[in-house]
Amino acid sequence: MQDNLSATFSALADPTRRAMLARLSEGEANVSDLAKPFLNEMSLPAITKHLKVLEKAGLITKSREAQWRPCKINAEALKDVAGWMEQYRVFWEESFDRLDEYLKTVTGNKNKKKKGKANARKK
Amino acid sequence: MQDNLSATFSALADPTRRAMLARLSEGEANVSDLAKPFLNEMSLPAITKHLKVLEKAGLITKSREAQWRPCKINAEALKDVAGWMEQYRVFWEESFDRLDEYLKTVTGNKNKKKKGKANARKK
DNA sequence: CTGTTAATTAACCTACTAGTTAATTATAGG
DNA sequence: CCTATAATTAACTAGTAGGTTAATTAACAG
Repeated sequence: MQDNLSATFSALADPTRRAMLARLSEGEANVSDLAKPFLNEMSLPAITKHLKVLEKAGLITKSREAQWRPCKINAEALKDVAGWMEQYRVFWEESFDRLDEYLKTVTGNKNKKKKGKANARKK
Repeated sequence: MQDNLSATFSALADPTRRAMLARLSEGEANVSDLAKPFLNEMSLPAITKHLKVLEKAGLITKSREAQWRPCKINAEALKDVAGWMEQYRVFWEESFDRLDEYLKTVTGNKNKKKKGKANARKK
Protein backbone atom coordinates (compact mmCIF):
# COMPACT_ATOMS: atom_id res chain seq x y z
CA MET A 1 0.00 0.00 0.00
CA GLN A 2 1.40 3.27 -1.09
CA ASP A 3 0.52 6.06 1.33
CA ASN A 4 -0.91 6.01 4.79
CA LEU A 5 -4.23 7.57 3.90
CA SER A 6 -4.85 4.96 1.22
CA ALA A 7 -4.13 2.21 3.72
CA THR A 8 -6.57 3.77 6.15
CA PHE A 9 -9.39 4.15 3.64
CA SER A 10 -8.74 0.66 2.41
CA ALA A 11 -8.99 -0.70 5.93
CA LEU A 12 -12.30 1.09 6.40
CA ALA A 13 -13.70 -0.35 3.18
CA ASP A 14 -14.89 -3.51 4.87
CA PRO A 15 -17.98 -3.88 7.07
CA THR A 16 -16.35 -6.48 9.32
CA ARG A 17 -13.49 -4.14 10.09
CA ARG A 18 -15.80 -1.20 10.63
CA ALA A 19 -17.84 -3.31 13.05
CA MET A 20 -14.65 -4.14 14.91
CA LEU A 21 -13.83 -0.47 15.19
CA ALA A 22 -17.33 0.22 16.45
CA ARG A 23 -16.85 -2.41 19.11
CA LEU A 24 -13.48 -0.94 20.06
CA SER A 25 -14.99 2.51 20.32
CA GLU A 26 -16.74 1.18 23.42
CA GLY A 27 -13.49 0.04 25.00
CA GLU A 28 -10.62 -2.39 24.74
CA ALA A 29 -11.28 -5.95 23.62
CA ASN A 30 -9.34 -9.15 23.00
CA VAL A 31 -9.17 -10.86 19.66
CA SER A 32 -11.71 -13.46 20.70
CA ASP A 33 -14.11 -10.79 21.95
CA LEU A 34 -13.84 -9.06 18.62
CA ALA A 35 -14.22 -12.33 16.79
CA LYS A 36 -17.34 -13.53 18.56
CA PRO A 37 -19.94 -11.74 16.39
CA PHE A 38 -18.34 -13.14 13.23
CA LEU A 39 -17.42 -16.72 14.04
CA ASN A 40 -20.50 -18.00 12.25
CA GLU A 41 -19.40 -16.21 9.09
CA MET A 42 -15.66 -16.69 9.15
CA SER A 43 -12.80 -18.41 10.92
CA LEU A 44 -10.47 -17.04 13.55
CA PRO A 45 -7.50 -16.70 11.18
CA ALA A 46 -9.68 -14.47 9.03
CA ILE A 47 -10.27 -12.30 12.08
CA THR A 48 -6.55 -12.16 12.77
CA LYS A 49 -6.04 -10.93 9.22
CA HIS A 50 -8.67 -8.21 9.53
CA LEU A 51 -7.04 -7.02 12.71
CA LYS A 52 -3.67 -6.93 11.00
CA VAL A 53 -5.14 -4.70 8.31
CA LEU A 54 -6.54 -2.34 10.93
CA GLU A 55 -3.24 -2.37 12.77
CA LYS A 56 -1.12 -1.64 9.71
CA ALA A 57 -3.44 1.22 8.86
CA GLY A 58 -2.79 2.54 12.35
CA LEU A 59 -6.46 2.37 13.27
CA ILE A 60 -5.84 0.11 16.24
CA THR A 61 -2.97 -0.91 18.48
CA LYS A 62 -2.53 -4.36 19.91
CA SER A 63 -0.68 -5.22 23.14
CA ARG A 64 0.01 -8.42 25.04
CA GLU A 65 -1.34 -9.64 28.31
CA ALA A 66 -0.65 -13.30 29.01
CA GLN A 67 -2.15 -15.16 26.05
CA TRP A 68 -4.53 -12.36 25.21
CA ARG A 69 -4.05 -9.47 22.79
CA PRO A 70 -6.02 -6.50 24.01
CA CYS A 71 -6.81 -4.13 21.15
CA LYS A 72 -7.42 -0.40 21.35
CA ILE A 73 -8.77 2.05 18.83
CA ASN A 74 -6.23 4.66 17.77
CA ALA A 75 -7.13 8.31 17.40
CA GLU A 76 -4.34 9.40 15.10
CA ALA A 77 -5.37 7.53 11.99
CA LEU A 78 -8.96 8.71 12.34
CA LYS A 79 -7.72 12.25 12.69
CA ASP A 80 -5.97 11.93 9.35
CA VAL A 81 -9.16 10.82 7.67
CA ALA A 82 -11.09 13.62 9.32
CA GLY A 83 -8.44 16.05 8.14
CA TRP A 84 -8.76 14.85 4.59
CA MET A 85 -12.55 15.11 4.80
CA GLU A 86 -12.36 18.70 5.94
CA GLN A 87 -11.52 20.03 2.52
CA TYR A 88 -14.80 18.61 1.23
CA ARG A 89 -17.01 19.61 4.11
CA VAL A 90 -18.45 22.49 2.17
CA PHE A 91 -19.95 20.05 -0.33
CA TRP A 92 -22.18 18.19 2.03
CA GLU A 93 -22.91 21.11 4.32
CA GLU A 94 -24.03 22.94 1.26
CA SER A 95 -26.42 20.12 0.53
CA PHE A 96 -27.92 20.65 3.96
CA ASP A 97 -28.66 24.20 2.90
CA ARG A 98 -26.49 25.51 5.66
CA LEU A 99 -23.69 26.86 3.54
CA ASP A 100 -24.01 30.41 4.70
CA GLU A 101 -24.04 29.38 8.33
CA TYR A 102 -20.91 27.43 7.61
CA LEU A 103 -19.26 30.38 5.99
CA LYS A 104 -20.07 32.46 9.03
CA THR A 105 -18.35 30.00 11.33
CA VAL A 106 -15.14 29.86 9.33
CA THR A 107 -14.90 33.54 8.73
CA GLY A 108 -16.33 35.09 11.88
CA ASN A 109 -16.11 32.06 14.12
CA LYS A 110 -19.11 32.60 16.33
CA ASN A 111 -22.37 30.86 16.71
CA LYS A 112 -21.20 27.34 16.27
CA LYS A 113 -24.16 25.24 17.19
CA LYS A 114 -23.26 22.31 15.00
CA LYS A 115 -20.31 20.15 14.26
CA GLY A 116 -19.37 22.68 11.64
CA LYS A 117 -16.49 24.25 13.44
CA ALA A 118 -14.29 21.22 13.37
CA ASN A 119 -11.66 22.76 11.18
CA ALA A 120 -11.22 26.22 12.51
CA ARG A 121 -7.76 24.96 13.41
CA LYS A 122 -6.73 22.41 10.95
CA LYS A 123 -3.31 21.44 12.24
CA MET B 1 -18.88 -4.60 -3.34
CA GLN B 2 -21.29 -5.22 -0.57
CA ASP B 3 -22.62 -1.98 0.91
CA ASN B 4 -22.50 1.56 -0.27
CA LEU B 5 -20.19 2.81 2.44
CA SER B 6 -17.66 0.12 1.67
CA ALA B 7 -17.74 1.08 -1.99
CA THR B 8 -17.15 4.69 -1.05
CA PHE B 9 -14.22 4.00 1.25
CA SER B 10 -12.78 1.66 -1.32
CA ALA B 11 -12.99 4.34 -3.98
CA LEU B 12 -11.19 6.77 -1.70
CA ALA B 13 -8.39 4.29 -1.03
CA ASP B 14 -6.45 5.33 -4.09
CA PRO B 15 -4.35 8.49 -4.46
CA THR B 16 -5.17 8.90 -8.15
CA ARG B 17 -8.88 8.91 -7.41
CA ARG B 18 -8.46 11.27 -4.48
CA ALA B 19 -6.51 13.62 -6.71
CA MET B 20 -9.34 13.50 -9.23
CA LEU B 21 -11.80 14.41 -6.52
CA ALA B 22 -9.57 17.26 -5.44
CA ARG B 23 -9.55 18.53 -8.99
CA LEU B 24 -13.32 18.22 -9.22
CA SER B 25 -13.74 20.12 -5.99
CA GLU B 26 -12.57 23.14 -7.97
CA GLY B 27 -15.20 22.66 -10.63
CA GLU B 28 -16.41 20.42 -13.44
CA ALA B 29 -13.89 18.75 -15.71
CA ASN B 30 -13.85 16.44 -18.71
CA VAL B 31 -12.21 13.05 -18.70
CA SER B 32 -9.19 14.33 -20.58
CA ASP B 33 -8.79 17.25 -18.16
CA LEU B 34 -8.83 14.82 -15.29
CA ALA B 35 -6.46 12.51 -17.09
CA LYS B 36 -3.83 15.08 -17.94
CA PRO B 37 -1.84 14.96 -14.66
CA PHE B 38 -1.58 11.17 -14.89
CA LEU B 39 -0.94 10.40 -18.53
CA ASN B 40 2.75 9.95 -17.86
CA GLU B 41 1.97 7.31 -15.25
CA MET B 42 -0.95 5.50 -16.82
CA SER B 43 -3.07 5.16 -19.93
CA LEU B 44 -6.44 6.70 -20.70
CA PRO B 45 -8.37 3.45 -20.24
CA ALA B 46 -6.96 3.29 -16.72
CA ILE B 47 -8.38 6.75 -16.12
CA THR B 48 -11.75 5.65 -17.43
CA LYS B 49 -11.70 2.80 -14.95
CA HIS B 50 -10.85 5.05 -12.03
CA LEU B 51 -13.72 7.32 -12.96
CA LYS B 52 -16.06 4.36 -13.14
CA VAL B 53 -15.09 3.42 -9.59
CA LEU B 54 -15.78 6.95 -8.39
CA GLU B 55 -19.06 6.98 -10.24
CA LYS B 56 -20.26 3.65 -8.88
CA ALA B 57 -19.41 4.81 -5.39
CA GLY B 58 -21.58 7.83 -6.07
CA LEU B 59 -18.71 10.23 -5.51
CA ILE B 60 -19.05 11.81 -8.94
CA THR B 61 -21.63 12.08 -11.69
CA LYS B 62 -20.84 12.09 -15.37
CA SER B 63 -22.93 13.71 -18.10
CA ARG B 64 -22.60 14.09 -21.86
CA GLU B 65 -21.87 17.12 -23.95
CA ALA B 66 -20.97 16.35 -27.56
CA GLN B 67 -17.97 14.06 -27.37
CA TRP B 68 -17.03 15.19 -23.87
CA ARG B 69 -18.04 13.74 -20.51
CA PRO B 70 -18.14 16.54 -17.95
CA CYS B 71 -17.72 15.16 -14.42
CA LYS B 72 -19.00 16.69 -11.21
CA ILE B 73 -18.26 15.89 -7.60
CA ASN B 74 -21.29 14.61 -5.69
CA ALA B 75 -22.06 15.77 -2.18
CA GLU B 76 -24.27 12.89 -1.06
CA ALA B 77 -21.65 10.17 -0.91
CA LEU B 78 -19.28 12.42 1.00
CA LYS B 79 -22.03 13.17 3.45
CA ASP B 80 -22.37 9.47 4.17
CA VAL B 81 -18.69 9.19 4.96
CA ALA B 82 -18.87 12.27 7.15
CA GLY B 83 -21.84 10.77 8.93
CA TRP B 84 -19.94 7.59 9.64
CA MET B 85 -16.97 9.59 10.89
CA GLU B 86 -19.12 11.49 13.36
CA GLN B 87 -19.37 8.63 15.81
CA TYR B 88 -15.59 8.63 16.13
CA ARG B 89 -15.06 12.35 16.34
CA VAL B 90 -14.46 12.20 20.06
CA PHE B 91 -11.36 10.09 19.48
CA TRP B 92 -9.43 12.60 17.48
CA GLU B 93 -10.84 15.66 19.21
CA GLU B 94 -9.50 14.14 22.39
CA SER B 95 -6.09 13.93 20.82
CA PHE B 96 -6.27 17.67 20.28
CA ASP B 97 -6.38 17.92 24.07
CA ARG B 98 -9.88 19.25 24.06
CA LEU B 99 -11.52 16.25 25.64
CA ASP B 100 -12.62 17.96 28.80
CA GLU B 101 -14.13 20.78 26.84
CA TYR B 102 -15.97 18.16 24.90
CA LEU B 103 -17.13 16.37 28.01
CA LYS B 104 -18.39 19.59 29.48
CA THR B 105 -20.56 20.19 26.49
CA VAL B 106 -21.92 16.67 26.44
CA THR B 107 -22.35 15.63 30.06
CA GLY B 108 -21.72 18.60 32.24
CA ASN B 109 -18.90 16.61 33.81
CA LYS B 110 -15.52 18.08 34.42
CA ASN B 111 -12.06 16.81 34.22
CA LYS B 112 -12.37 13.33 32.81
CA LYS B 113 -9.06 12.70 31.19
CA LYS B 114 -9.56 9.22 29.85
CA LYS B 115 -11.46 8.07 26.86
CA GLY B 116 -13.34 5.32 28.56
CA LYS B 117 -16.78 6.46 27.64
CA ALA B 118 -16.21 7.35 24.11
CA ASN B 119 -19.71 6.97 22.83
CA ALA B 120 -21.93 8.75 25.29
CA ARG B 121 -23.88 10.15 22.40
CA LYS B 122 -23.78 7.59 19.75
CA LYS B 123 -25.95 9.31 17.20
C1' DC C 1 -17.08 11.12 -47.02
C1' DT C 2 -12.75 11.69 -44.38
C1' DG C 3 -9.99 12.64 -40.69
C1' DT C 4 -9.46 14.09 -35.80
C1' DT C 5 -10.56 14.25 -31.07
C1' DA C 6 -12.83 12.21 -26.89
C1' DA C 7 -13.75 8.42 -24.54
C1' DT C 8 -15.04 3.64 -23.94
C1' DT C 9 -14.87 -1.39 -24.53
C1' DA C 10 -12.60 -5.85 -25.04
C1' DA C 11 -9.29 -9.07 -23.92
C1' DC C 12 -5.69 -10.04 -21.33
C1' DC C 13 -2.06 -10.17 -17.40
C1' DT C 14 -0.30 -9.76 -12.67
C1' DA C 15 -0.66 -8.93 -7.99
C1' DC C 16 -3.30 -8.62 -4.04
C1' DT C 17 -7.47 -9.64 -0.98
C1' DA C 18 -10.16 -12.43 1.75
C1' DG C 19 -11.13 -16.53 2.83
C1' DT C 20 -10.02 -21.65 3.94
C1' DT C 21 -7.82 -25.81 6.85
C1' DA C 22 -4.05 -27.56 9.37
C1' DA C 23 -0.18 -26.81 12.16
C1' DT C 24 2.28 -24.02 15.55
C1' DT C 25 3.41 -20.93 19.44
C1' DA C 26 2.67 -19.26 23.97
C1' DT C 27 0.58 -18.95 28.44
C1' DA C 28 -2.07 -20.54 32.41
C1' DG C 29 -3.69 -23.96 35.56
C1' DG C 30 -4.24 -28.45 37.74
C1' DC D 1 4.16 -32.55 32.86
C1' DC D 2 -0.17 -32.31 30.56
C1' DT D 3 -4.01 -30.10 28.72
C1' DA D 4 -6.93 -26.32 27.51
C1' DT D 5 -7.24 -21.64 25.77
C1' DA D 6 -5.74 -17.61 22.84
C1' DA D 7 -3.95 -16.35 18.90
C1' DT D 8 -0.87 -16.62 14.99
C1' DT D 9 1.48 -18.65 10.98
C1' DA D 10 1.75 -21.45 6.78
C1' DA D 11 0.14 -22.92 2.54
C1' DC D 12 -3.23 -22.79 -0.57
C1' DT D 13 -7.37 -20.97 -3.58
C1' DA D 14 -10.91 -18.04 -5.87
C1' DG D 15 -12.09 -13.67 -7.06
C1' DT D 16 -11.13 -8.83 -7.77
C1' DA D 17 -8.32 -4.51 -8.70
C1' DG D 18 -5.52 -2.04 -11.52
C1' DG D 19 -2.95 -1.87 -15.21
C1' DT D 20 -1.80 -2.82 -20.36
C1' DT D 21 -2.56 -2.62 -25.82
C1' DA D 22 -5.64 -2.75 -29.60
C1' DA D 23 -10.06 -1.97 -31.41
C1' DT D 24 -14.41 0.56 -31.36
C1' DT D 25 -17.92 4.19 -30.85
C1' DA D 26 -19.40 8.87 -31.24
C1' DA D 27 -19.32 13.67 -32.45
C1' DC D 28 -17.50 17.36 -34.87
C1' DA D 29 -14.98 19.95 -38.74
C1' DG D 30 -13.64 20.40 -43.25
